[in-house]
Amino acid sequence: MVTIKDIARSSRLSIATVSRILNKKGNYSKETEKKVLRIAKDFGYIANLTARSLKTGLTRTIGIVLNDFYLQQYPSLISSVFDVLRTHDFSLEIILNSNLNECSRLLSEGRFDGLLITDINVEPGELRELTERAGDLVFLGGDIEREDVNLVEIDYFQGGYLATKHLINLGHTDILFIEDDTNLFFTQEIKRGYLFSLDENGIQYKEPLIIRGDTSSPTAREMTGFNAVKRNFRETSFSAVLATDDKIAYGALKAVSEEGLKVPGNLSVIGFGNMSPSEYIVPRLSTVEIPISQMGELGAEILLNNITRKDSIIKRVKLKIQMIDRESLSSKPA
Amino acid sequence: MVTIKDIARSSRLSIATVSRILNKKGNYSKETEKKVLRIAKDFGYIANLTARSLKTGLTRTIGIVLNDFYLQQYPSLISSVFDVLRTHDFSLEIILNSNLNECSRLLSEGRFDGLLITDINVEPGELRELTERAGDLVFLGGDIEREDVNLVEIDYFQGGYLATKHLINLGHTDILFIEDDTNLFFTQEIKRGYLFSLDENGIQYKEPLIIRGDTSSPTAREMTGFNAVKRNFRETSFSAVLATDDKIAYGALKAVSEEGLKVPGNLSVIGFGNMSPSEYIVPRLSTVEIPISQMGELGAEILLNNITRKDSIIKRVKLKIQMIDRESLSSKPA
DNA sequence: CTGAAAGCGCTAACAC
DNA sequence: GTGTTAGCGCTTTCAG
Repeated sequence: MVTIKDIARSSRLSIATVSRILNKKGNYSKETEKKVLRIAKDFGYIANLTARSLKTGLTRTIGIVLNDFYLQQYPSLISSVFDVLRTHDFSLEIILNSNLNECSRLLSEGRFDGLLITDINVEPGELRELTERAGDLVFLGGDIEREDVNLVEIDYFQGGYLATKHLINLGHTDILFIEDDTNLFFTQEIKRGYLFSLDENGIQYKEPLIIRGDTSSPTAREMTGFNAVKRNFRETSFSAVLATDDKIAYGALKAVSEEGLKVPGNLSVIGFGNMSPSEYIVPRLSTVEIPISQMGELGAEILLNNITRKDSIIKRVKLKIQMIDRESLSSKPA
Repeated sequence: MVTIKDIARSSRLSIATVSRILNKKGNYSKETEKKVLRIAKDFGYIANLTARSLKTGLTRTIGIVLNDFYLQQYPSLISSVFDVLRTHDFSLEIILNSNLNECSRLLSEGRFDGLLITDINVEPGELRELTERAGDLVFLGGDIEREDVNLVEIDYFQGGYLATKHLINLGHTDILFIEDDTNLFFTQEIKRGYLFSLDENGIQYKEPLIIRGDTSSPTAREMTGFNAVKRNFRETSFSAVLATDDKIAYGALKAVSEEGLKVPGNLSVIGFGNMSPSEYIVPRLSTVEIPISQMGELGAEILLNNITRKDSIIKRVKLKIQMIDRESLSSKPA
């Protein structure tokens, strides 16, 4: 390993001067600069970041905390964050399936200048400990009650609202709502949007049209969608389905096809999440797209801002959601 | 920030003793240990990893180098690596779309004890520089000619062979082979397996049955599969399709359906990669599964071994591949 | 069993 | 313009 000392010795200068030159801090002559730069290059000198970090107290790396589900479902979160970091010469560490305690420890260990936190359920009060630690925090997409925290949210309510409204505009009034784990924040929000839109259009919501199911795994989700449609299609009448998760919608599609009916002819189906299969199944699924990349970018930018400018204004952003209308939607059959 | 000094002062001991106790290095009395541990706990002391790294020369973090495509397609690579690292108290940094030069610099910066490298095309000779740097290396899945490098490969040849053999066993002799970018190592290997299996069964391979196409993007891939089947189905006769990528197979499936024919009744289709849509499309696609998680685990284990034991034996592993037979395969129609 | 001291590689305040 | 020096927080050798 070649250190700053080696360069200093070889160029017959002090390490201070060498450091100044290498970091372009000024106070050196053109010639010494040239000499040092040449020698550094010849020696293949590369600064040791650990040492620099110890001295400066900054690591120029941030961590992203997320769970397995998120990683599998939305790997683009990683790339979007990474791209922003790269332009600022920051690095990205991955922390999977962690909890607040561990986040707190990680921050104290001093290897991160900040943390991007996704999808951790935060008990009120728990946040206290974290925010006290050195290091900045930005929460992504979660359900954070506290106001004094940076947060990039997604407007799931609006997503549910939009999807329902679209269905209503197509003439549908009986819309089966198949929901994910009801404890989940986004499920509740989507439902709120669904109900709001119904209400706005003077449509009375009907309890039997709201279906819950086992959504503990992707397969379970598919089954939920499948069963929901299969069981209810004959008895309850509905002409459209809104699922809180694309995988649920896949199951619904299967059920329709097994019944010998057509999507979108007999039934319109809209999902949520725009997962990768949705583009490839037949019919290509209309769905609500969650702006994951945008969330990643914004989160990273806010975090970087806080770190570098020590800008301590709390920022909250709520990201709008868009519908992707592909092939699974049509007007209500006569 | 509470440092070892604070603990030393408060317990009226030297930092040396405190350090020894905190790291369980022995040479202290039971009482002092208790006292120090209590104070450390009271103070919420957490060791600064940057300082430790500077001293020990070890960071206990490794980097994984991969490109966007890989990340999107196989996020489980990340989780499998992460899981292994976690049990050894190592951290994981993500490096996206990098090249060998950058890897070399990263290693020199001293923030990694080692690198897991996926999918970088290595020119002969380039490797030299890298291996000379401090830090261990394990290559994942790539096409590395050099022998003196740790490598966890995937036996794509066997995958192509297996898939073809399975088709032949089902009675197919005319198997359309739709291939990805022919410069890609795995494409070549799969093709080799295809040809080998054909030959082994005394089947003469036919040039018109090998189709290339634009595979620069997922959409292009789908189109390739679509066009390949659409254009050739009437003129060239074949009863099965082997695609080097699931997305190509999706396109093929669509073409068949547009022709009013059935998979697997009229045509059997097998893909490669077991991408996430394959489970959800209709029919559920039979495909060849790449053991990504296993590759990640093994790679991480080898790397960790090299780092901690300074075990310098070069390890090469070639991972077997498995077929997943779902719904897109049947015997050759009479 | 404990402590003093060196030093990892770097930055930065200060003196010259 | 340049050098001396202190010190970031820790581990480890060595002396006692």
